[in-house]
Amino acid sequence: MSTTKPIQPAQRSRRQITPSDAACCGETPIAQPQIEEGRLVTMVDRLKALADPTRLRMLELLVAQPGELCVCDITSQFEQRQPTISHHLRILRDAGLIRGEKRGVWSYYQATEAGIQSMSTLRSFA
Amino acid sequence: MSTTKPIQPAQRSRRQITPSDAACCGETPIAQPQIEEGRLVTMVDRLKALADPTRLRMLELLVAQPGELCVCDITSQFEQRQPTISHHLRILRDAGLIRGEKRGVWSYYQATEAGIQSMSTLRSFA
DNA sequence: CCAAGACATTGACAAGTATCGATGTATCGC
DNA sequence: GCGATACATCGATACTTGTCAATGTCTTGG
Repeated sequence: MSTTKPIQPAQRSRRQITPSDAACCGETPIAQPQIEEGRLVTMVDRLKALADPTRLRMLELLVAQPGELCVCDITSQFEQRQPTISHHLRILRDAGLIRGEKRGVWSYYQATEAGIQSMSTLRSFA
Repeated sequence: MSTTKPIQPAQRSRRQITPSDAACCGETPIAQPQIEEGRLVTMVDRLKALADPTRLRMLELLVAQPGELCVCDITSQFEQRQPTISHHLRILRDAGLIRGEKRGVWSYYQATEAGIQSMSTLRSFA
């Protein structure tokens, strides 16, 4: 998925610019973005994972724990049903923000380093 | 929109826990999340605004400029049509990440302080 | 005043996603 | 082995969102 045109050369405006006008439509050089496509996609994936109130709370909850939390304890903190919680946990895990492990009957989740860092970064967001 | 249950009191497990088992299902106290609901919603809105490759590029582009950029120059950097670009600009503006002003025939956009800060914050995201 | 250009808004549509009930799978106590 | 429990997966559904063509609004040059 490419978000930007391959390259945008001169492409001068086909319209005459009045001197009094501010520069526009190809009249000024445009500083190009720098983030590589792959890295940007990763950022978007991580942002998508966090751009949901339930998941953001979920990550905050896990970051707040000294240790891990099992799914039933996580589920008890939200209003959604268990399959929905499981779904959200999967998305957070796929984004690398949390880590999960099954031991016996229970599954335990905890925030990863990336998850902790993201959460702390996000506190200056709003 | 409330993401968490009002309060989650004891709600002990109805199942007997084997001593050898790790604590689970209400056996351990759960550290509660701290971010207020309103602030969390704002964070989610801002995250949603950035959780799209086109918009993330768009913000990066505007942050990279020394000054402002008119819509036709912005449009020329992307593959989407003008109404789509306009749509994305609106979302970024509503999130407080960019600011726009119409002067004469053209509209000029630039990143806000919040936009610049968000972008710099996000560089450590992936 | 009129035609053209820049941009925003609207309406429609396809694709993505949050949610749930139902079901599957593995583990454990008896 | 059997039933119960914890959790994941599946299938369906309602809602959200990215995109475009068509249209509207405002400004400007002639």
